[in-house]
Amino acid sequence: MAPTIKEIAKLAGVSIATVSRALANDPKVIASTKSKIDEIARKINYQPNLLARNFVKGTSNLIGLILPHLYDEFYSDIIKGVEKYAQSNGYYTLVTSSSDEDSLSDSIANFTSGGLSAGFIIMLTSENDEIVEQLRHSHTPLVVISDKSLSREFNSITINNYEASYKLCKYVFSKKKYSSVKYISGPKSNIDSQMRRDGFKDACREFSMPIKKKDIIEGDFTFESGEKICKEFFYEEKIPELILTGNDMMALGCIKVINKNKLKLGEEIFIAGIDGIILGQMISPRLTTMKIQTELIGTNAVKMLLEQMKNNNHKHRNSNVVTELLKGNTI
Amino acid sequence: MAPTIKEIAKLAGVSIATVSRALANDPKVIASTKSKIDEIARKINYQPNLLARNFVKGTSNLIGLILPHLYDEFYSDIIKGVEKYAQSNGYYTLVTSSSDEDSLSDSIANFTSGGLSAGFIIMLTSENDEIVEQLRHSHTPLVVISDKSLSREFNSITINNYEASYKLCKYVFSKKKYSSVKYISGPKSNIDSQMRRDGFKDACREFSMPIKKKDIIEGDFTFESGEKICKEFFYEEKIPELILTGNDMMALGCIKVINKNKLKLGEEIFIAGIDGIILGQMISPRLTTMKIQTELIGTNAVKMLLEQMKNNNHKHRNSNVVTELLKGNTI
DNA sequence: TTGTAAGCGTTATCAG
DNA sequence: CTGATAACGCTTACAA
Repeated sequence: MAPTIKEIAKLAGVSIATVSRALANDPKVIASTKSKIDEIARKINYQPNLLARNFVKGTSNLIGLILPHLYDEFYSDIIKGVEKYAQSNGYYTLVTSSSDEDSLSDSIANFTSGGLSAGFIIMLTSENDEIVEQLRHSHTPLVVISDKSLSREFNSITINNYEASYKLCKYVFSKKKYSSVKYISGPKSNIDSQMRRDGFKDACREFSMPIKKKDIIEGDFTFESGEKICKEFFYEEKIPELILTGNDMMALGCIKVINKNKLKLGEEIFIAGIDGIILGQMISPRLTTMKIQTELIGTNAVKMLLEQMKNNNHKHRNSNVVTELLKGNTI
Repeated sequence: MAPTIKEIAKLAGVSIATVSRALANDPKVIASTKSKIDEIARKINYQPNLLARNFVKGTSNLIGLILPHLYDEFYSDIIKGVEKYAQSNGYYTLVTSSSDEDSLSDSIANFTSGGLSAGFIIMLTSENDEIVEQLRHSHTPLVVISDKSLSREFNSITINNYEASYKLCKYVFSKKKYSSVKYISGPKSNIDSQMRRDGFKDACREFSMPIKKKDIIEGDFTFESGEKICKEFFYEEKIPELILTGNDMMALGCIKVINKNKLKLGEEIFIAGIDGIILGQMISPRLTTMKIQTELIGTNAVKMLLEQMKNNNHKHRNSNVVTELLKGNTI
């Protein structure tokens, strides 16, 4: 059996209360007793039972992180940001991805009423009223990473996808006049994807760029979907002069096809993505894109969460993640 | 306050023991009482307090995952594998990265004697006797991902880096005779790095490939270090005909330099990596490399861990992760 | 089939 | 400054 404070108490000839206090650095404990207790604890290799401690304190040293997927550099950067900052504040990170709505709901339940986590961060990428309702009833501190629409109800980190996309498109369109444009969007149900597409559309309007319905094709954010859709451009129709995509991964898929077809990127054909993943910056020519400071999202989320846990104040803060134009050579 | 079994008991007019049993699907509870209890639980939105449950059971529903870093696709794939499999078995994943030895040791202490995790997976990439000693004293089920050397003491997942590197080199050397070779290794202190380098050396010997000390340059596994070291090849000396690297990332760094210098990859200059990260397969020409099934490492580790937790048997198993040659066009 | 009650390891309150 | 003890919510013998 692992040693407990009871044993220390016996060995030190004091009560468990004193041991508990000594180990918690309670100044009321006299130095001589404290050092005796510390010494014994060290000798028998005492390790506090965190389950007991968490239980009695009614909270834990864990921060939950609920993500839609674990695929992609994007998400792992968030994990990285969260873990780093959480650890430096004495918390562990509980990662989970919600494959379906039931497991999402379960995770939330376990993290909140279940008491598993002291607070949690949840990223939402699709409209889901039931989940939002569930979050409303949560008495556990939480931070939502999502679209703007939830920022008044919860502490939140928002990524202004609309603006990022709009700005990028403006930059692209101002560089030259393109004879034809195709847009490969992310999944229709994904809010981020919708916002990015809307940013594109509005920029088109502003630059009097005529866009037809069939010029916007739905992908699923993966490399493969970009590749597949781009192949069809080369098979069926006139090859577009400009391709814009809902994320970098799909842009990279396109680039593979373009390279195979020996078209010169940035000269004969142009492309831009959005996200700013390193991959896009490692290839040559570098991908023109809008960088989203993903790791910062994680860090900021924890920062906000910890603050909420400390102050327990009920006004909702919102932090907007900065995006930055990366001028590559594909435009 | 969150509802407890006490409240359910009061509402149902039974004892808390009965409630506890009913909710745990104890067959001894008669159907009528069970359904009444279930009904009430649902109505008042009862959620078991996991902290209490874990505490009383003396174990938790968490699986710890201790990684050396969270950088790199490599690690995030492991997280993905672990999380997926753990979740489907009712466990949550507690990720942590050990920036320094103290925090590593703390995490282990918390996961084991602290009781935080029901079991844990730890990846070790550098020799560290104190940590190994600490692991020996652990009474918590654990799986080590590491070099072969620990496989007799612990349940372990080993990546046969030596063999992977050796096989790759054999393939490379058998394709053609190269006039000059450079090897960019990972950090000297990293065991995986050492094994890969040794595999390379032995393959050289077998193919009577003369290698001098200065032909092996130490990098740090990053894209940047590959880039930097490769640049020096172009500045100072005769450009090598073949470059082999300790991982894909560094190979990609080299490729950037090679492309800049307009040398034709796979024709004028040859390169191969090791890891099999997607990046290497997205570029053109595709990188010749040895794929390590990273996600599988995570999955297998959990599988092994859960088995150990169930059977509580003390013989140590070892699972070797399969590697696969990816014939790209850079060789 | 159900109830009573002990107990898990810790913290925190109240007395001394 | 220290000790005795209740309390946290749940599980699980043991009794009924």
